[in-house]
Amino acid sequence: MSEKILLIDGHSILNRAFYGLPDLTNSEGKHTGAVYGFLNILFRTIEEEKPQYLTVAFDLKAPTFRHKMFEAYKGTRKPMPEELREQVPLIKEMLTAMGVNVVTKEGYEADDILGTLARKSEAAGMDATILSGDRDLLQLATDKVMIRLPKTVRGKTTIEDYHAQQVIEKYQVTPPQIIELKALMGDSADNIPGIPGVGEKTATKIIVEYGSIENAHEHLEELKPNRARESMREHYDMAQMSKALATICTDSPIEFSYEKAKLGNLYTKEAFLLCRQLEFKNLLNRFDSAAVQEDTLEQEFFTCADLAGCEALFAKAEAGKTAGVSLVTENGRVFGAGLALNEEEIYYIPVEGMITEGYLCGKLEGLLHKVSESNTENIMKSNTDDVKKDPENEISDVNTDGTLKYDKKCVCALDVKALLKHIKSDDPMAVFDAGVAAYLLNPLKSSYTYDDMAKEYLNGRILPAREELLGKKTVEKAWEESAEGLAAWACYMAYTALACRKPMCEALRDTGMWNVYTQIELPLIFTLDSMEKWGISVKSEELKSYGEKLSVRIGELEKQIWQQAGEEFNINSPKQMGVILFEKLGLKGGKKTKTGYSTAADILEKLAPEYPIVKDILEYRQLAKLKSTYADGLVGEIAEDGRIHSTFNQTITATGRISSTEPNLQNIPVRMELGRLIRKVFVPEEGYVFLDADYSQIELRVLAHMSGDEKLIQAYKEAQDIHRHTASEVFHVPFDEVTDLQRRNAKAVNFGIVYGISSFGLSQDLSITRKEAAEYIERYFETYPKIKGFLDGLVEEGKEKGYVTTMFGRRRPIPELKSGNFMQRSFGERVAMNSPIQGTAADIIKIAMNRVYRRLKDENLKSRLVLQVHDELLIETCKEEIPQVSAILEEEMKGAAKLSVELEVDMHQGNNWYEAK
DNA sequence: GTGGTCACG
DNA sequence: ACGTACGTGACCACA
Repeated sequence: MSEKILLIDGHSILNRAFYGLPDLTNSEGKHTGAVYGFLNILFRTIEEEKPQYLTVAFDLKAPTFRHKMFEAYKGTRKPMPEELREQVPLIKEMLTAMGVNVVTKEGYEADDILGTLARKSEAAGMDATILSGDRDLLQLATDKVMIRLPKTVRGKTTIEDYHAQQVIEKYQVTPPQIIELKALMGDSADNIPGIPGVGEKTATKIIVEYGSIENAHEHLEELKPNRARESMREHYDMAQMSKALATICTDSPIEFSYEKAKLGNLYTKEAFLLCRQLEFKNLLNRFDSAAVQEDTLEQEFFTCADLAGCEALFAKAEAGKTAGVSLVTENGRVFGAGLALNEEEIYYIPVEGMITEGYLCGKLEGLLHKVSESNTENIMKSNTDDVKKDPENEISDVNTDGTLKYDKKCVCALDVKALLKHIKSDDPMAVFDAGVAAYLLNPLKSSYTYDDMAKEYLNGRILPAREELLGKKTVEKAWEESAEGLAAWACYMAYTALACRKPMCEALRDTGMWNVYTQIELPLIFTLDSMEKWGISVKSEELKSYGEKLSVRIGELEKQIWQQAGEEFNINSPKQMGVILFEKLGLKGGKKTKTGYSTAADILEKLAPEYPIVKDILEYRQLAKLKSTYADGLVGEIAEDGRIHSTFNQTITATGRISSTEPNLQNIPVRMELGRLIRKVFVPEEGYVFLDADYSQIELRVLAHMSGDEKLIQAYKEAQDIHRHTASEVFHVPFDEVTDLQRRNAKAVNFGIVYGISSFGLSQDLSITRKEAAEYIERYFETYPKIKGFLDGLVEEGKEKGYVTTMFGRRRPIPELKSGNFMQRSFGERVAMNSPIQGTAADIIKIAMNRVYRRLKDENLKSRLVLQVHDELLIETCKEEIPQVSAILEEEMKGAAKLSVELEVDMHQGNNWYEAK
């Protein structure tokens, strides 16, 4: 068996991968789809071909040798989209990391390099395989040189293989004659002109007959059809030039050694790291874990499993400097803890023997208290007067020389709130939260893991990720089967939290987010922890009977729908429903989604008046949602204490809002009466009532303030109905004569502005034409003249800096603004307009929460904050404290920020959430 | 695991 | 010409 070399046309395959696959990005927004596709094709081909040598050729940007000869015929190619362009260096980096021979040559195209290497290898007695997406390469095919062309058909990649024989079968001409074909028919993609009036059919006929353009020209008078003959007569020079253009150079002066091209182990450590960075999770499995040598900490981990040792350890931690801690938990059970006394001495303390869960958590709580007591200064009390965007302002936690006071003693953890879950106290304590810090520094990531943090903030340091230490095991399984891995995991987490403090704090300062971190997010951890711990009481029996009532009606509707459809089908399946409605029953309203027909409510609502079945479906949907998500869903989340303890996540949203999970208590129905009734099962405990306070139009007020638009500010100062006011101005009617429709439309425009207005979006929302929507928007901008400049400024700022900021300095990166794709870039522009507004409103309510929480605590009240729903706070209020708590809510919410328009708060009281809203 | 749908601000 | 409102999370069906 002779040896084989695999030659790859780099740009061409990258291109193919880019267009063949959906646009993939990692959690940081980096485009990676083409690189991913490239690697898959590469691995697959290597497995199939089993070559001994491998080389990838790339074009350089400079004009190529062949095309240089004919300056006039270059430069009409479409520019490469930005999403693809940025992946070119990435694939080269990846190939280099895998030890793959990458060849480029000034003045030559990848084709020429491949052609040259193919001939050279053939001459040396080898087989060669060329992988490319470009059919031009077919001219290189011989018995020994095979061309492989990947094709994407309906999402699946198939590869067509061509030896000389297959070229002849498919094109009726020999591989070298492919050049002759091109000379006649041209190739617009390659800027080869060919000769006019000759396409594939005619060209093939001529070349089959005469073999070459020269020979055909010699027999010019015999040529058929007439059109081709005359074209050839007139444009023969063009054919010759095209032939030269189409000919791939097979003797380029390139430096090449088989030594370098030898195919070695692709699964190197460097490649592994890169794959991990790009989040190619499927590819990671290919790497032999033994081959991936991790950068282990120089220091050792110690395990401390006896009581005396543990006591000594905590004593040392309390007496010493800032410590890092981690807690290994699962489903509420604690398995052990990591404790980093400093960056060298790191301990793992398993829960076993004398060390019980209660004991260990107690020691951790003690440590937190001791550290906090020794440093009351560092307990982050929400002093919001200091929360300013301008870094020139006096800042409480930065010394006058600009250095940070972060070195005050505290306890560091990756997720402080998770730690607090296992600690009784909900008093604010001196902590550093690496997860929250990492979130502020880049809120676009989907998760914040210690290995990523180490890589980003500890000079590229590589630590083994959880999966490498524990595999896919649950903590409980790892506890039984790989205690060592669990110990290492705990230690790495404690270490990373500790080690990241300095670099992260400096980064927060350098990005102007130190105040957001210390004055908003840090105190918020304790506020949220308290809310989670209190939870909210739910009447489970009433919830169940509500669900049963729904079931009855759902059953009726189901029967009715099936009857009208003439068959039984799964109403919950959009796919089946689409077929029933639009094919079987022939409703109009064709395709919408890539998988079939859209049956979304806004489509169905348009059909409802005409078809009774659609009305029933809409009602069914509504009820099914209420039952599955709310009735049944919430029942399953009620804890033993009869309360629901949702988790408020602080590191999820791109804008700075918090989110709520398991269950989500931020989307409990309110708009429709039937759903709104669910709120009756949320009740305060005996002797308490609910006070519900929500900001009135906080986002529009923020917009008024940030834009500085006097007209909008004035409107608010006069305490006008803002939507009516807008309608009056936009539609040029007296304030008192604004119709309901006009007000509704103006309200939609106000929303649109906050979302990053587009005439299309507005027209969809209002069911009006785009033109009308555009007019509304234009008149809106005339009404409030500074708004447009403000929004345009945000987009400009975003494009220039790559991010936008809130009033308090919170950042949102917007990589989409640099996209070459119109849709993505437009999205980026809307985000640039929306994020500072939504984010500032989020900052304000977070500040308000902290202030309310602190007041309730400071004034020793029994009332407690239990929920936040973006612009709304729910307080379970002790009946005796109602006047005091109302005053606190009003004061602290209004006083959370000083804007040029008042922050207005609406407040209601009730014996359940329904009444209080 | 992904897409469609729908609940909220 | 492109094909959209901004930000979330839960449930279901279906590959």
